[in-house]
Amino acid sequence: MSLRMALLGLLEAKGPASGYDLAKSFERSLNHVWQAGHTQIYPELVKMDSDGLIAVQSEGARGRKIYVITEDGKGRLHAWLRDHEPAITIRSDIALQAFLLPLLETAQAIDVLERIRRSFEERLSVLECFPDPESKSDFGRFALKLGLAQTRTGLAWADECLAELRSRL
Amino acid sequence: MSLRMALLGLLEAKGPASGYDLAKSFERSLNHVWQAGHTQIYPELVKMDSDGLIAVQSEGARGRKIYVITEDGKGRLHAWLRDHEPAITIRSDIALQAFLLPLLETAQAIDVLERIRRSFEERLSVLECFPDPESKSDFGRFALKLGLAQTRTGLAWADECLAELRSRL
DNA sequence: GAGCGCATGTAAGCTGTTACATGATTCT
DNA sequence: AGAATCATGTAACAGCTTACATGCGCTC
Repeated sequence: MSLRMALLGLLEAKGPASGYDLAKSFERSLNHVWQAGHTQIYPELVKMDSDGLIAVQSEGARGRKIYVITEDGKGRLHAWLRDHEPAITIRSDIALQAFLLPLLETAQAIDVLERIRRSFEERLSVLECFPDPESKSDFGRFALKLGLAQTRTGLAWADECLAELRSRL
Repeated sequence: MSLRMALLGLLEAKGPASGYDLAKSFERSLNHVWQAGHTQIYPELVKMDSDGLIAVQSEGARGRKIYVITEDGKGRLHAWLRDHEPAITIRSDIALQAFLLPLLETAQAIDVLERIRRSFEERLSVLECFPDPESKSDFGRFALKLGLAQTRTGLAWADECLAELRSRL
């Protein structure tokens, strides 16, 4: 369901686009919020078309199909935003490794935490390059702020835990 | 893979347990880190047994089977902790709704943000009740700290965004 | 004409959710 | 006796990943 909403959102915000365009948009602007590759996007678009949420506006070279969001699609998207109670389903490798950390010797735990710290750092440097220069609207700004804040919190947490573990050596 | 590691971790940290026990443990101590219900856990335990990572220690009343982690299982768990580069796969309804927020009228966006704020608040109050009194070790402490910090960051973010949106009315 | 990026797809397999099904034990 | 909780499972489906497959159009 959420994948649908993400695609509808992109189509409403940025206008008609092909599956390929949407996959690129996902990579560039949405990947810190929701992830999906083209192998998931293409079949989903076909289903959304047959459900009347989007329609094929035109077909170009190489079978390129441009999809537009329909009125029905817009209605569904807005209803979902208004009414859908967000699920807090967390499945994070990082949090799991953090959870299991006390099973390791202090020295090894430090190595693991350092790797986790690096992964937060990488993520932060990716997010700091957003939004890409061509985006004119402030679409996605709120989510970006959240991503940045959470990542910085993660970094601070890693530093704090590292300090504690190092003091045990 | 991560589900396996979570189960191995529980078995190593808390000792032998049945599928039922593990499902309860998941709910009580791990659910802010990784989620799984009994319908996923039971079949996974069978596979882990046939892969030699765990073994049936004894069988009690009502077909209750107590599993123990094997040496091989411990090895695999520790190797995973040491070597596994954590994937940062985010699929968050909340972040997605935040991303799409600018598609709504300001007043509606405020409603959505207030709901998001409440969900962070609920989560915080759940986490603040952890760890359950019976847990003696500091197992899971690092992950809990991370969860608390990230949730507080989420709350602060929601308040900041709400202030901004309200000033636009 | 060789190679690269564009563009679209399928298929197999793994992971996770929801609904269904069953029966034993304990408590009131 | 009836209800709640313990305890284990199966089956169908939905969601996601990885690998494979194909062919166009542009540039060098």
